Amino acid sequence: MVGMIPTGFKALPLPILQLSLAAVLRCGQSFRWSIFQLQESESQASLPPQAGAPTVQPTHEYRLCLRDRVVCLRQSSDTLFYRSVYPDPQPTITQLPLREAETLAWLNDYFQLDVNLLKLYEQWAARDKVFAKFQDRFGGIRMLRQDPWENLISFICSSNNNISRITKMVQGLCKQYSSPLLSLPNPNSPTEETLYYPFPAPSVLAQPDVGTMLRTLGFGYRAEFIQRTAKMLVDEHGTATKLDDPSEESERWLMALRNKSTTEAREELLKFIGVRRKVADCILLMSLDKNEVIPVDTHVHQIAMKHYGMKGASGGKSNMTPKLYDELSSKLVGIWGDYAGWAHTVLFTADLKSFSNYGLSTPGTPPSLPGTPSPKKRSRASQVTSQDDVTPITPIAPSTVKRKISILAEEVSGLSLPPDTLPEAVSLADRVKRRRRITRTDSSPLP
DNA sequence: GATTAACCTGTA
DNA sequence: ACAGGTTAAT
Repeated sequence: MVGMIPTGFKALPLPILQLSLAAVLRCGQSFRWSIFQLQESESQASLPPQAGAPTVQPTHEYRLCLRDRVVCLRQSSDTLFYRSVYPDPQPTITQLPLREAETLAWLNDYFQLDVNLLKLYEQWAARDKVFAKFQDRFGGIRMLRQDPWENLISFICSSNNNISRITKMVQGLCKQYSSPLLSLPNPNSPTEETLYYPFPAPSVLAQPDVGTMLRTLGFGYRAEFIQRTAKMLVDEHGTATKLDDPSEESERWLMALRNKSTTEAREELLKFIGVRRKVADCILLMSLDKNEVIPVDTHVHQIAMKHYGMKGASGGKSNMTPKLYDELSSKLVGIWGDYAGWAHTVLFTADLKSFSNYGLSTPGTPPSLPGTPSPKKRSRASQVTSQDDVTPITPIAPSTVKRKISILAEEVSGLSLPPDTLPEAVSLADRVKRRRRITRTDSSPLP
């Protein structure tokens, strides 16, 4: 667990308007990223020298524990810095290039870098004046492509809950039910170390005593939902693993819902305990490639009433009936189109209280932590100043990533990446399919 | 089928 | 009271 070789960061050119880690990793899509604030000196030191114009240097490091490695990220205004750390035994010098290529492929898949976010913002702004008004202050907000199993459990936790608490619950669950993959010094004080836990497999959470244990961990009534859903999943779809792939059969079954229609996939998700329309739609959007799906919650309802003049109960709260849910959802899809779910997340994030001090005038500056006191609501329109000198919009170059992947792959064996080497990374087939879809979307103008 | 109370726990 | 709802009972 100790003594992994510290690997330096690699640089990937990426405009912050294509991806803002500070926004995306904290807006309630994923709840498992560790976030470290960097000290001034540190943020400059460990990074490759920047040629040319001065750029805003990283202020934070973000870390996520995958099944077989920890991915560490930092970001400047035009570059994503990444490195992966492996558990012992360390990869040999000969297998390292493949591992690094896998990490890059994972980044490309997880952040959906083949999707040109600037194009999408353009299209949404053209269709919708409300979006046009918000867009400048909330750039770089995109949909992650998460693991469906983790996503399912995380969003069962989300009912009647807030981001801060969901985060604690999910991390507590990983600590309780996974063995630490490795330990890593904190970016600031290398004397302190943090253990990194992967997300536990379905068969682990399906054990009968899990409900009770999660109760003691503060999950409340969601504790039994999780255990029962895990049990249903493994009973119905199996726990078998493959020789070179530690993922369980039921996880792969969930993953395969990506290939089904929105309606079919939703139908399957609704069978689980603790999953109704809203949670199902979150999973469809965030891990099953259903980009048009809009999860309608009370918050979205507020936004819809405030900015789009949609009906709601007089004054205060109203119950979200299935009928009202469908009305709101289809109305918003009508406004935003194919990638409506992505647009919804931009507005949702823009409206999050903890992001009220987030803006593009300071690209690297993250919002205050969830739960951290933040400025009371103020006139949004009044805050749209002081962001004139934002970096000129540079089109994303997906080819950069693809080229790097293939170069790295060739270094290894002269062949393309084996499909299932890294279960959490995209398989080769998946990547090819994805590329096609994006290409079609990008090239087809909106009606 | 549509409505409604109860649900765990933390924070405003 | 409310938090990015859901279950179980009318």
